[in-house]
Amino acid sequence: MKPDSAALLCHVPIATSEGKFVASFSSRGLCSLKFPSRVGAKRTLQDPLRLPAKVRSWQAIARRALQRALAGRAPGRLPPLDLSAGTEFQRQVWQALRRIGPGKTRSYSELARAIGHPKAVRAVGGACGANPVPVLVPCHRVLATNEALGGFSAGLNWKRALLRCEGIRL
DNA sequence: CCCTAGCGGTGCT
DNA sequence: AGCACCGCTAGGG
Repeated sequence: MKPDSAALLCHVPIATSEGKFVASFSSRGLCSLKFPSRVGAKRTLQDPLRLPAKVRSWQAIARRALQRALAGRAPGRLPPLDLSAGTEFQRQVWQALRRIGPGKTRSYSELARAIGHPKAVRAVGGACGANPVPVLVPCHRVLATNEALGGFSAGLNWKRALLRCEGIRL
């Protein structure tokens, strides 16, 4: 069963060495993280002082976690994640993703087996692609069985970069 | 190498 | 209900 959705609070920028990510928060926590968009240039003009205190705190935690993750280290403490927008199956996959440590990888089929749907291999790929919080929920650590890169919704360049900064070579 | 069939979840109509 | 996608895979030229 899918929990009912929580109200969206706001979108806030998160500055990193790789550019400005955009985090979205619901009343329950971080519900989406977007990679820097070149064409975006879009103004997230949000007066930080008008953000709910809770969100400011989550933003700060998320920023530290993201910076560490992008440096190839363990992210440390995370803000609460609101993954309630996903289906039951997707949430199982995302949960399994979180158990892959930095510098480690799994194949789509290993993940499928891990969640008890051994044949739902392509569907696992679909769920990875639907991951609303990339990097912190490390969908980039999933590769094809033949050690091929597989896909990445934000572009394979990002996937390569993320793996590389964790010391994974291909 | 390339091709193909089979696979299961999701989102459209 | 049907159908067409897919971040896939194993098996066979």
